[in-house]
Amino acid sequence: MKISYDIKSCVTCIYRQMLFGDLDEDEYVLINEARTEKIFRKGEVIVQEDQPIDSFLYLRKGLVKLYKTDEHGKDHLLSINKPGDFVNLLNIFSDKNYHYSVCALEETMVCEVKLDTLKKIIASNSKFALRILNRVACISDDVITNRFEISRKQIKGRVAFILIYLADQIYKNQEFKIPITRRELGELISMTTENTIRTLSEFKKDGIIDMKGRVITILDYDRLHNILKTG
Amino acid sequence: MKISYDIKSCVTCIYRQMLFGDLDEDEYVLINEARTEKIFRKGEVIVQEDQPIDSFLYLRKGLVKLYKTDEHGKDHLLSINKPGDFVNLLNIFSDKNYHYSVCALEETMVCEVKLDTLKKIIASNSKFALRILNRVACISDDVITNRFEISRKQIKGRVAFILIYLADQIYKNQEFKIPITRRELGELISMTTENTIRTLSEFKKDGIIDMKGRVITILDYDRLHNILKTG
DNA sequence: CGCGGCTTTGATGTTCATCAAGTAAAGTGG
DNA sequence: CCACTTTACTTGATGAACATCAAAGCCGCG
Repeated sequence: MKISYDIKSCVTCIYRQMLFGDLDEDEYVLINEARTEKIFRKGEVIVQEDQPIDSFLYLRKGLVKLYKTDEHGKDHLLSINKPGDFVNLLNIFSDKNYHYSVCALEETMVCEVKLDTLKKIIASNSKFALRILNRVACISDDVITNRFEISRKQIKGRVAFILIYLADQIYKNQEFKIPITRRELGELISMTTENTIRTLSEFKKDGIIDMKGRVITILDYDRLHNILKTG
Repeated sequence: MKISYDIKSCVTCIYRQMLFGDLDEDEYVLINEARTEKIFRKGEVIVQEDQPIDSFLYLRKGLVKLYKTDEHGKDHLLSINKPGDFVNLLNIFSDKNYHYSVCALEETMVCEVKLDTLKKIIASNSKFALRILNRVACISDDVITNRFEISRKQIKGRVAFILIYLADQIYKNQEFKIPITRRELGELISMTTENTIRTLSEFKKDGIIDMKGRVITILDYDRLHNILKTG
């Protein structure tokens, strides 16, 4: 992890508009003073389950996974998050400690704002409070909806789901290079590594996708979408 | 559904303390004017997936199930909720329409507050806003944690989970009468009716529980808890 | 260049859904 | 209140879906 103090980048930061658009000058100064930029390398843990929460994090660059670890040490991914997502918002208002971990899948930059400061501003600015409320609700809604979709499908449908999710939501492209291992892909759809690979191989054999290492290309989107719906 | 206008009951309502404790007199009058009490009989649908959300609901008496219906018409329960739970809080700040349904499992009384009024008060009272924020976060956190626990267990662990959940969280008693069918119990733990029953029968045969129709008694809590942990 | 992690395929066994069939309980209409 | 219908509950048998185990090739890195 590296710490950066490039304050200028704040001015053009898209999150200033998205989340902090309603703040007045004083409040914005407050946030800015309580703010630190941090850079995490691939594989570094940003947030650790059971650790105390002391700041609000927003993802500026990179990609992270949100996950829980069970008593056997096996990870279960809840979601993959990209810039614009508020990585720990899911949990910061519900408890003192994190209920999950966040880890960088590639070089990732986060802005960290002291939680006390954020709460102070929520208390003083009701428009901002409603905006935060909306973000929290949307994030948990997404997690619940995605987990629900995955849990009621079987393996082909799950793999189709995650491929379409990556293509449409994350990369906005039919071809993309996944930054995660096959094992993590399995953890994301609650399947073993082996069966995840088997299904990907089968999709490749059927001409639905192409696969070269971690580069995946969706060749027949319609067929994949059909598997998603029926499977 | 019956509509009641028993305003007096408000004065002693526990939710006045829990959620509305920070309101000043004007705000409280506002809420009260925007409020309706409704009574639903067993089986009546309180909230229907995809319908527009126009009010905030809090459960005063009874028991409800929160669920989603898939394209085959099969229901999947997300949670069971009791008085003190805010039945639709999960969703009211994330979208215009409901993403799930709520149905009464027994005679249930809800108080309904116009959503516009609630938002007005959030905008004017920051302490209240933080309280709502906390409740939203806790509810989604509970749903995510419970679904997570269930999804990574196999059937015996799931049945143990739901029995301990009912005993500890809902009824606070080792003996309780479930208001739901075996099918719904299965839908709650993502299992078929048959396998749910089979597992309950097995627990009975092993002397872990006793079962007479819908009355269930936990005889060996320790053993059940052990199955929960290992299963 | 060899070690460890990632990837892949095959064989085997377990878990669970599905199908079937029967009993018990709860509504329903005469 | 009783015959009738429907819904809930239960057990067994079968097969499908999936996890697990095993083994081998691959790739990056010290």
